[in-house]
Amino acid sequence: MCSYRPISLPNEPKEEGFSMHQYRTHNCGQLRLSDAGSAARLSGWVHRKRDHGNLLFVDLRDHYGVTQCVVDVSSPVFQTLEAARPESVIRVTGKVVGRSPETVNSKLPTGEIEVQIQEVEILSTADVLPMQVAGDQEYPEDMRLRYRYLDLRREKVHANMLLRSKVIQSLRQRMIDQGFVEYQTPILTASSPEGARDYLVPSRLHPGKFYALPQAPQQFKQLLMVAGFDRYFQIAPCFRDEAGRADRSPGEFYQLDFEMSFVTQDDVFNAIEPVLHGVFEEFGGGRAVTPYPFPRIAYDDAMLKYGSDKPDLRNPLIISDVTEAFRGSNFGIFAKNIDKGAIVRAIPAPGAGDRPRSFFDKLNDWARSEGAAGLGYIIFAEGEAKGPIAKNLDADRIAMIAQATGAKPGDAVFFVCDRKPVAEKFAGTVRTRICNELDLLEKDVFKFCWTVDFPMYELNEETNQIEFSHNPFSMPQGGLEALETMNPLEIKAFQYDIVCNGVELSSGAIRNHRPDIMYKAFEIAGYDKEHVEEHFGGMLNAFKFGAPPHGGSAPGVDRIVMLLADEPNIREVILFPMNQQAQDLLMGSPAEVAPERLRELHLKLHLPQAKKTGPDAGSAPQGS
RNA sequence: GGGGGUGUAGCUCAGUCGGUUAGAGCGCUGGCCUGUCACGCCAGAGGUCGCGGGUUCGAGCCCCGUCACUCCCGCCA
Repeated sequence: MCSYRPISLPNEPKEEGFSMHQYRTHNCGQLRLSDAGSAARLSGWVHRKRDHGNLLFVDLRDHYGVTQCVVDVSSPVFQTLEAARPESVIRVTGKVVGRSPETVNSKLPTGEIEVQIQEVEILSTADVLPMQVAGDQEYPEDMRLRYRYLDLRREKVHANMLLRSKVIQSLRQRMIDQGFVEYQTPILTASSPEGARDYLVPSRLHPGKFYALPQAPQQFKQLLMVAGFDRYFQIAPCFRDEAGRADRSPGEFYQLDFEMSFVTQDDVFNAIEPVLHGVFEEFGGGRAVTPYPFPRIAYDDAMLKYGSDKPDLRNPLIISDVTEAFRGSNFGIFAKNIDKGAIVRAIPAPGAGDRPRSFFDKLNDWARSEGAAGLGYIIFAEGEAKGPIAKNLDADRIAMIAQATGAKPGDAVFFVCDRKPVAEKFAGTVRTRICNELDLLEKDVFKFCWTVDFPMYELNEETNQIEFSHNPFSMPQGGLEALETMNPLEIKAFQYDIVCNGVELSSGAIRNHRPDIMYKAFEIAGYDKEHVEEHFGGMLNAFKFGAPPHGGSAPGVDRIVMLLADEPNIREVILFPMNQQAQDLLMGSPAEVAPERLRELHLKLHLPQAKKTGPDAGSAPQGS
């Protein structure tokens, strides 16, 4: 196989008697003025060429940077280089020379030198490109995904992936420093009946049975606590067959999954706050990060003041309830709805009093397009209140509104009137819109908070059934006694979300580790003992042999990187993301499989009527 | 599953009130050019105006349908 004697290749150039590495002596971001005079060999992609006819500049690029290489017409390799297309991979060998002062390029770290090319080898030719790597032209996303390997060569995306790697490394180190230990949990596992749709994997050995990909390692990490491992973490892949969003990758994503034993909610917060704060300080590029302990906002408060369970604290506007100011008033529409159970929420618009009528009309039209009945408003001026609503309200009522919202002369206040769940949510949408309109969003800052005290249950308005509002494995506040004595809709859970700039980074809980409480909790949601045992038997049984109280959380890694990279779309921080239809246009997945594969899996297809597809839909690019 | 937006050269886009031969920049091909670094200059090739139907004397433009992508709602314990 291999010779025991080093082979000396005849055409390998020597530097002071030593043979050079076959591909490179330096990378493309490495050479400095201090290297001038020495020989160098670089390999990389032809980033740009500037062809002066008798003088040719080649910017050679690799992962580390760009180096200008130069050759003139007297060189035997001139023709070869002139013919090399951008993105061809070449190896150049030559002499490093310092540039004259007027030709130094201060934009490049290597800009004080250039390599005078003596030899060239074309390592790989490039066809004409479907998209350019050099420059910053924008390309449609389907093309970027189809030619992801080209897209990933581009500076911004390339840097994002590097950032992601560093963030993950830092998260890992910070977790280890906090005393957590990393473990791997299964990828082929059981379907979980609650929550998102699972990805299923048919079993060959067990006809008619399926594995599921984990939506999260939830049950495994709890079993690890039962097994006595005390502090677990994992950069865990999670799989959910749900629709994508700009901030939600369809199919798969990663969580910093962790779980701890013998802890209260505060212990969990104290463990993870330094990790997140540290990572955001480290990679935030100087943007201010909320110091820990992060603010804790009760769910009910969050819905009232921010109209969301993931409040963006960069937005200074605070919603308030002004139902009483309108109850029984002459503003009939609101008064009548209030009598029917509606509430009124007020969203302040500081300084908007001098906006033209069109400003308010535009927002009203927008509200209607969002499905609301409209968007009422009052303009506060010195000593009076203006607008169509104000004239139907007496001074006391207007004073109440001013008091509740803190409105001063020159401000406006908008009103949303509807049933509570609709009104509070829409008030949150209005809060965001007004903030944008008035340009009030605080910039260059990461604002963290915890949303705590989530309700344990909620009422499904369609079925009128009580359902778990979040994780059925959360411990109810007040334990068994609360379940037995309280109105289920009043019970809070030890369930919490961590939020940064209005982005939900993670959801977590102190878990319910007591079988008796679990049976009761499920009973309230309409599931009998048998159902619980059938679906959660593995974990439930484990709790019957000595389970520590435990809890944890699982911040989304992709979203953390997205915030740090300041990218509006999660696909900008994932190497090979699927598109919104959960297709991988590069690898061509999902794909049909051969009939024999289906046969051995005991599967028969029952397909819906085929849709007509475009001429090149789903086809992979031509390999070359 | 539902709603909005977009779709014109390989790419980014312009295209007037519906009117003759659909334009620009980048890229590509050829020519010129020895200090550029988004090199420059000249010339050229390149179009199923997403697709199908309709209105009209006439459609890139108006109407209906459809497909693709994207954003949002639903969904995401």
